[in-house]
Amino acid sequence: MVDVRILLIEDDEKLAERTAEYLQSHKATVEIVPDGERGLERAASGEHELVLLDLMLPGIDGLELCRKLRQRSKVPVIILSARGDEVDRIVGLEVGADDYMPKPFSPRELLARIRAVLRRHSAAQGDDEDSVTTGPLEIDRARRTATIAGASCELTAYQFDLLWLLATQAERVLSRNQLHAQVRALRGEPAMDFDPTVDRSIDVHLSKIRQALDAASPGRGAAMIKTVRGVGYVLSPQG
Amino acid sequence: MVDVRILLIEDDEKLAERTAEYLQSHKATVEIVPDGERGLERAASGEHELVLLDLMLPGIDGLELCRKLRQRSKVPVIILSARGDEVDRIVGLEVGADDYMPKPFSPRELLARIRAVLRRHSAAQGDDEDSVTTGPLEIDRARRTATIAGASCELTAYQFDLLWLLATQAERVLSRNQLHAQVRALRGEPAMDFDPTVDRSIDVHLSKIRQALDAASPGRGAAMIKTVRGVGYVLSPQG
DNA sequence: ATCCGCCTTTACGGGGCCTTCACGCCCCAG
DNA sequence: CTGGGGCGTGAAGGCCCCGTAAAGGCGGAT
Repeated sequence: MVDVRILLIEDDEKLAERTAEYLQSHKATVEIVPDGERGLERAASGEHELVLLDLMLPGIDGLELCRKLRQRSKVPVIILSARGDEVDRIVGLEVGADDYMPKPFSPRELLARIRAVLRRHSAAQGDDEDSVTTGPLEIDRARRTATIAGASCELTAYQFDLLWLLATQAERVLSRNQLHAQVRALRGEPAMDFDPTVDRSIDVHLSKIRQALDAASPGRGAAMIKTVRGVGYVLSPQG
Repeated sequence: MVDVRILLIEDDEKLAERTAEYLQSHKATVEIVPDGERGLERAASGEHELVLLDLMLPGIDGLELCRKLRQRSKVPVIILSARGDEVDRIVGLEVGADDYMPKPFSPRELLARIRAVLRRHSAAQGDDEDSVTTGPLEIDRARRTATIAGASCELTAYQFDLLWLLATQAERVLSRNQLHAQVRALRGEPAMDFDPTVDRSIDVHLSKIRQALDAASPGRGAAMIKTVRGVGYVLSPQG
């Protein structure tokens, strides 16, 4: 297991710390968030490859969080819960969790579950749709072609990956950080720090994409990608 | 996934209902049969594209049912079983099942497996072809000959395998990693690590193939194989 | 043992494109 | 109105991706 980015949503600080340390010693990157609100936000960011979710959280119900998360992201989730009964387990799986881990657990056991979930998930990877259509824009992942209003659009590798991410998550505002992390994840590259106030490469790429779209379909093209000032970018069909 | 007809053979009414609802919400048509006798009959009817089979059925052993079904139909089968041990899985796959899903499972994961099985199945459909024609290029797998615009083309073993893979997946961009893995699979060799930034053999072979194609049909030949910078190669009929 | 193909590796050159820098614009706060 | 931060985008530099010739290595055939 190398360079897996894990989000741990857990309010018990000591437990979280211990767990994180163990996982880090096995070459994982762990981010700890102690509350549900921000947990959901971080989990949906697309910057992690796995979410460990404690059910007993202050403020928000873990199951509800999981259901909401599932509407916004496909990231695998393992639920951690002190209530180890079967009912909880079934309910957990029903709201979209991928596995269920009763507390207390040994770190080793958790690691085994994590590996199993990641393996299953990557095995099922290939069946995501390999094309998306949003408004006049069609993107084919297998052929790596993008057409807008029927006109084909020349894109470089990085530009294509970015447009793919925006299109598969249309109507959703993505920060530069998210875009950067997701492109790296898409390519199977390890995560990297990224400071959007210094590194403007995402902006430049998006500028180029807009130019390419506009060249293929003057007027319509560039307008599809909107800038959300202070936040990031969003692809919106109706321009 | 659109309009997949699924047969669910399951006697636990509540579980069957829940599962069916989830699948229907993802655009599948689900027929539920709670007993083995009629299950086998319906499964062999050819009216479904996939069968989900619970092993613990009243009356008939699920494994036996699967074996009998396999004699009468090629419909893909996913076995559902409460006994999640490895032995059961092996036996299940041995009697002709396409995948094995231990209970309890998350509906989401089941859906992923269904998609994977369907994809494998449809991919395997067109695989028995012994020859492929894309544009001016004709490749005969049995005789191991390639002709372009009627002119025969001298290729070594590795070059032929590569061209075959590109031709059977024309218009699809394949990474060096994929090409390497698929050639090995084609020859029944075990998978191997492959770092395309270091190992340039794929590039060299493709260079040779282009030369061979161009020698056979100057102008047309080499242009058929396009390089997608930063990604891989794609064979495209119209050059 | 020697030769001969063929696959792999190495090396080098060319060029595409990712990044960075810079400048100017726009938006908003004060 | 004015200042500052966020953003668009042209230009430049350099990294690294790729094509291809050539050498090395390995097995099979004679």
